[in-house]
Amino acid sequence: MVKELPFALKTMAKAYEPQYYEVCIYEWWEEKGYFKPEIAGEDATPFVISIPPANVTGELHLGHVLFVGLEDLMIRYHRMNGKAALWIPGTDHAGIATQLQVERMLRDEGTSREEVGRKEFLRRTWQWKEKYSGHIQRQIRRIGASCDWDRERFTLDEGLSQAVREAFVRLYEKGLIYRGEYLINWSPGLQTAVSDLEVEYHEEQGTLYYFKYPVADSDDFLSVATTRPETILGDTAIAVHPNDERYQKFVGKTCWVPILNRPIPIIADTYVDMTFGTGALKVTPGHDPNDFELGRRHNLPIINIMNKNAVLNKNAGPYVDLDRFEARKKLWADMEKLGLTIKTKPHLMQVPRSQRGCEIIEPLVSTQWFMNMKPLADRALEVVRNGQIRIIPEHFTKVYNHWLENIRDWCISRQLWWGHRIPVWYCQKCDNIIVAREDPTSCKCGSTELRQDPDVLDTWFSSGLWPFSTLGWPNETEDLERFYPTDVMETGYDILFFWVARMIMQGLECTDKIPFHTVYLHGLVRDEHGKKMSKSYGNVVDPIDVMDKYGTDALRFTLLTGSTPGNDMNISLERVAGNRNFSNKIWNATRFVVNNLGIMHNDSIATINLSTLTLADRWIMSRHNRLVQHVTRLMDSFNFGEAGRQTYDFFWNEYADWFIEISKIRLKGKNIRAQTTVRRVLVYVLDRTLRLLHPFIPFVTEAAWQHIPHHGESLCIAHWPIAGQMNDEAESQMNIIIAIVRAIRNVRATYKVEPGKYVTAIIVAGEHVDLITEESHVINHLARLDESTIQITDSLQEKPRQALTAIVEGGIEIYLPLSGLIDVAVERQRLESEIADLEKRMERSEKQLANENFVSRAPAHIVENERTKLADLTNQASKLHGLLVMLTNSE
RNA sequence: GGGCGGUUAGCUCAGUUGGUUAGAGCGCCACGUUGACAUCGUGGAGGCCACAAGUUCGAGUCUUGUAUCGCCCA
Repeated sequence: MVKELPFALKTMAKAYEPQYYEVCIYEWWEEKGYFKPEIAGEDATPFVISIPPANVTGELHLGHVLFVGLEDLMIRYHRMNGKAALWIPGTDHAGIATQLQVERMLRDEGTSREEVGRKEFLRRTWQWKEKYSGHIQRQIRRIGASCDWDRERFTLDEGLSQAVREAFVRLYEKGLIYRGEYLINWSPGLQTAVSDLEVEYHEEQGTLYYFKYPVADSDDFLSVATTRPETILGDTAIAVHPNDERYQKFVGKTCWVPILNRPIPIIADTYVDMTFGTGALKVTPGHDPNDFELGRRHNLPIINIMNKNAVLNKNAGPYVDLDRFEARKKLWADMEKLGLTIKTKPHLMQVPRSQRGCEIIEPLVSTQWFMNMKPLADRALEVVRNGQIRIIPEHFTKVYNHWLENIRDWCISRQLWWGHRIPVWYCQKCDNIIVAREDPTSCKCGSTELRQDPDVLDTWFSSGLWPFSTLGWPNETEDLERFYPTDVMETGYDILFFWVARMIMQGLECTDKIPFHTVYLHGLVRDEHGKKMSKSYGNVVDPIDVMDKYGTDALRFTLLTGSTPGNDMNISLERVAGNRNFSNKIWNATRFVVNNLGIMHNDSIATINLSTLTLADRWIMSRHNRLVQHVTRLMDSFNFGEAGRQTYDFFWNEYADWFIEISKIRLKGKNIRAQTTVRRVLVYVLDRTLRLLHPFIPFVTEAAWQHIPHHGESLCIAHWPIAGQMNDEAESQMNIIIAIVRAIRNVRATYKVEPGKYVTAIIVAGEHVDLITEESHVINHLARLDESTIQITDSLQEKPRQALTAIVEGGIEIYLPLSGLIDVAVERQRLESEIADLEKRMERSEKQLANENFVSRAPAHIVENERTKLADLTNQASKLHGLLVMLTNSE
């Protein structure tokens, strides 16, 4: 069933009211199937974006509006260009975030995940997901996202889970995934490992503790400094720089670990910074990443002193069962009693904290699954280096390269329950490890006692497969065949490593193809003074409120035109209000056109009789064609903001301010042919400008477009305009008319001539006399001149006395004989300042033309322009001089 | 410590490959309710494009350095 247009076309309200149009238009589009790539036909070239999946139980924020806006813009643009535009929506299970929410719910119920057990916990989480997942999708629809909802995916649904398993097994079989005991980032609060990327380093005020490390078989001791005294209990060496003369004699000797009296060696390594602390470094391979590396080089034992809940274990001797921070205090106090402490001093240090929850991350030795990134990174570097993938803005290429060149293995296991369970089974009989696509039932040893690894994979592991898993991979589906590789990956620069780089690596690994050819990175949306939005600051702007108040289009336009790729943007509500006004301007300009159409109907829109076009018509068509050319180029080069701004300027400052005003002459006149022509031009330019604006502000443009004569059923599947002929002569002639009108308005305003009053004028037009005569009705109308008394002439022997005057480009003289109004002092000042301005410019121009290098080396047309300019300036200046002399004489 | 980005009007920002008098929105001043729009119109004021040096006939734009703010990585 074809659903009819969801609003009436009979009348247009005086102001555009988004709430009457947005929801119903969206539903109509969706029901009509415009968002499906099939609308373009079987042979159409695809244009594909996979959406950065939103957190399934998340809430819409301005960042979503920005990325949805940008992607929708690209999708709509390409759809209008006849491409099979496919935008695949979806959501992410967001392992930690979602699990935390459900755990909080359980806590509120007085229970916990441990208490209810894994199976029940997962049941509850799915329930939670079902309850909230529709929410963010509804909000994304609200933004106008033209994605194909029939193809919506979720990272934990069956197909994507299969993709995850396939990828894991393949990588494992290739030896790129391994299990091992390494130092990882442990989150004691979340009770899981996290990847390097999920740790943030904050500069914080800490303390540097100086203490004595007794040297065995002597009374000597080494002074050592540390920021974390409790880790002394896990020390397995003291390291000094081999060139450090203070310590050379100690290298090879043994020290006693305070309190525990465990012997450890003193070693030499160039890693040690001689200038930091005392120059002697305690080495704790079990609790510090750098020490871990150092320990490996020197084959030092690793002592783990901490349980996974950050409470010290039996290796900590007397401090067993103490929390890490309590242990620090008590150990230090005990050392003080033994005279082993020296001093403490305040120290600014880098504290590792969890990206989520902000607790201090504990480097801990643990058995986890890792992905060997180096081979994958090399390919990912290559496809960017050889231009197969382009990153916009370009400078992020360096950031990308640097990260991949220094990549470290990725800890992919998480001690969570919500996520893709690692497809690894351990035989309880023979220690065999089974990694399989299908759940195994027995081991090769015959045992059926298999236990699956309890952990799940990092959410980003599944996200990395997104561009192809959403299309059906690993199955060879039609969609995968037709729509992969995708075209553009648009996302925030903050997840360049988390996501983009990993998608490229996993894409190349799994499909042997680049997953997309362009990466477009946007910045962060901040508040109007550049502060990051946060709940604690109270400066969070809720996009739903903004859309309720100003309309979706206004918010979209603000975000799309206020940002440049890769740069953060500050959002201001005043700007949104301004763009709400723009929507209203579009609406009202359309209303004007519609209300002045007379009996014109759709059949007559295509034909414009070129011979009946006036200067204004030729001008606006030329300006419009130029706009189409610019905007198309800007869209193709991802300069969306500039494309939007130029269209805004054209619509408001040229079409509405000038062309519509000029059109009123013919619309109100009696000449039917002229009326028909101007109506057609009005509709033609409006139609095509609405098309240019549609990807930016889809709702108001659709609502307006439906009211004007048009072919086709919806603007969202209308064709993107192709630039027609440009007419330089019409543009330069019209510029003269505009300059004259402005000059007269300026004079009128300066002398406070009653705005509604029609005044007389003498225009001395020189070589432009024919043009001015021809267009006098336009000037009269716009500048309010009395057409029965004005004079237009090519020259004038006797200049009128007692007149207000102006000179415009081309040396056209304008006299407004308003004798009663003239204030000689004001007039003289006005003329003098204009002359001064002209002379300044003449001087600059003369200087440049006097420069032989300029004349000989600059391109000919630049030099020619400069000469013409100087001649015109000189002409204007001399005329103004004449006027000034006359003014003086008339006193 | 290494790298990247910003610095342009009172505020928030544009400025595509170097080329007329560097633009916009908001704000400000003056005037205006003429049949599309007061969510508006008309006119106006306001800038040593952070600083310094260089390349060039010509620099907001390219190079180097400095200052300052911010981000990323270690």
